Amino acid sequence: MNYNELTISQENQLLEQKVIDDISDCIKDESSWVFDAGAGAGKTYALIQTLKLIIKKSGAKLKAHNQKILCITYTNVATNEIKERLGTTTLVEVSTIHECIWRIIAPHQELLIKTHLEKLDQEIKYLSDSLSNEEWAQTYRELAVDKRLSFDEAIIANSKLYYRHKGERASDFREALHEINELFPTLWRSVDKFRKIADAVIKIREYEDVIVKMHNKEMGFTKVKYDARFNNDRLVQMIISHDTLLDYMHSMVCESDLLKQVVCDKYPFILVDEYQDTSPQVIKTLNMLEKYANSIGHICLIGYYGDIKQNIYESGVGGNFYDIHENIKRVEKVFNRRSSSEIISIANCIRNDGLQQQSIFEKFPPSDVRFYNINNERQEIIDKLSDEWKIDKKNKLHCFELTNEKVAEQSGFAEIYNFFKNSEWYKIGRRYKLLREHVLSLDQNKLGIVQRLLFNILDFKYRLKIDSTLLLELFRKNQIKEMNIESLRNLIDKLQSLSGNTLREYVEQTFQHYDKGDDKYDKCIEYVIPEKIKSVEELTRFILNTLFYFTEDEDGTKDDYSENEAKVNQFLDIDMSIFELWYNFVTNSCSGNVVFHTYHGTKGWEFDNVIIFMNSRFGRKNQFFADLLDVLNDKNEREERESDLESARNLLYVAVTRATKNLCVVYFDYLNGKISKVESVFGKVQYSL
DNA sequence: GAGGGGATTCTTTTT
DNA sequence: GAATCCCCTC
Repeated sequence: MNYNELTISQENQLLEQKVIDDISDCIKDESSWVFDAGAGAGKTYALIQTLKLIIKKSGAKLKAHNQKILCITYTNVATNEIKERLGTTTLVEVSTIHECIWRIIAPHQELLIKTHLEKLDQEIKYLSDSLSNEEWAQTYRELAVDKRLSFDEAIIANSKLYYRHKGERASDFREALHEINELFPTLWRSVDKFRKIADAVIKIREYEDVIVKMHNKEMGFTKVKYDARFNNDRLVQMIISHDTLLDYMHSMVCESDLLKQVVCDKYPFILVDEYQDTSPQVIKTLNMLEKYANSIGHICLIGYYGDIKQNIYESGVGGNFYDIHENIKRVEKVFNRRSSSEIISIANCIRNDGLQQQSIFEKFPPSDVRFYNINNERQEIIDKLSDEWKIDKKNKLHCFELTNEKVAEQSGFAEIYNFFKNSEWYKIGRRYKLLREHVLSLDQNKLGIVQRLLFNILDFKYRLKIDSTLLLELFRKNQIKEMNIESLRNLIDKLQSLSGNTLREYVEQTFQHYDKGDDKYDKCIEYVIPEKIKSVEELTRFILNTLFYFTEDEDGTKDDYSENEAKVNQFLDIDMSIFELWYNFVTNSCSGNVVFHTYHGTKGWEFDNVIIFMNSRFGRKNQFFADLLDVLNDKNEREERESDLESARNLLYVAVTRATKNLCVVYFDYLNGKISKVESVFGKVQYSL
């Protein structure tokens, strides 16, 4: 969309300015504020304006007192965008919430240690309460006291063995721990319950040990660390993760007036971007800071920017914000700078909190909005709309799907996604949750081990093809330092000549030239493919060992091995063009006219042409969207709070409001009694293409 | 045929 | 980690 050609009336320009003036008044009155605006209102623009306003008014004073404006965001992407749009200034500190919190609390190790000890105590209490009350621990409680103690010692002594086999299926697990199994037969009636009991017993002991070590100030137990890479605490190793970081901050700020003062003194202004996504803990902490600052006569102004209806993550505070912050000044913006008025009015119907948007523009280009209730193939629908909406390279069509699996399938590399999905590694425990990130992450550092290796191979292959590729993207510095033009040309010719219709062929060819006396070539290959892999066979074994972890010499698994080997072989024989599709996806460079996203993944974006493919079912909820359509334009905001209806509503709101010009919703399931509801929002439902 | 337990199967996203 | 399917046992 080219918005430069659209006109805004004088009246609307003035009204839009008034929003900034309202914020300015809040600052003048020293009162915190919340800026609520629907999708496409220009929220980030208002945030930047506010920052500039504060700099203009209080910049000199801030500088003199060595103070800063703190601007916290939810994602790294948002941080970068704000930094870019704001330009360079030393007065504003932009960072993600977690990064910023850790920077503030990390120096206060003494308090952190105290908080960590409290956490360990809490966990121990919780676990022993579970052992004495939960139904799953019944068999444990039935043991005689001495028997119980000897079980504790036995399972703790064998904890390594236990953890190694914990994820296996019941029969293998029983076999692996048969010694304990035979000693305490009653506990083993249910393997599931046994695992819960054993977990609790082992953890309690581990936590008790850590507490002792912390009191003795043993090496490695004097500092709490935060690790942003994993989403789970490792309390025993003194490592906390994202959620616990927020908890620790909250209790530390509660406890220490000194800490409150440090923060208030440093940051008299705190702006929060996308506040609806931040955890209630953060809002509570900020509220506490503000109250404290007021009590000692300091200024601490907090500006929240967001939209409660775009809260699509469970952990976000969403509509509960106003329960925590009861009397905050509210600044609303009713204008929409993104979509056609047809789309805006649909979005207004889906919202149930009273906020109604209107377009800021005088006239918007023609817009097409439809709702289909059909069962045709996606491709048919895409073909028809591509034709009618004149889709081409410059006017792309964006299709929204509910699941990543569907996105992978529609993007053409289902075979690759499914190979990983069906590998043993991702079937254990909660690992399947990692699948999305490991296969589809646009951040290559987050890809899985095998995926990363394949990515490197493909990346090298495709970069070689492009003339604008920098040498340093292909080689390490010292590889090319002593090369002349001729040897470099020869090397590149040799590398470029490698080809193959499948990954297997390509890797085979690569190793045909390997270890044949061309040192430069060898170094190059070793850079892309780790040293231990020197043939397709070794690559196969590497994939097998990583994703299926069976070894050849293990008895009884031979059958599994050859079966899995067949899977890997099949995988390596997938056509290269399919790998190319995957590569394009993870490098965000899809070459087609049609691009697929998950609903969630589109947050923050806007597209001219959107098709939303919708089913009733989402996750385990068979009626997820069907139930929403039943009450689509009812306005019972309070009643829906924290229900599936609210999640479905917010998700649909986010999806619909991505579209600027053309929007088509395709619902594949029965509409039954919902037709009139749907039509009151989307217009006439069409039952054929 | 009821009940219990084991096996299998799920959604999204960020830090 | 929870819902649901599936199989076994009484």
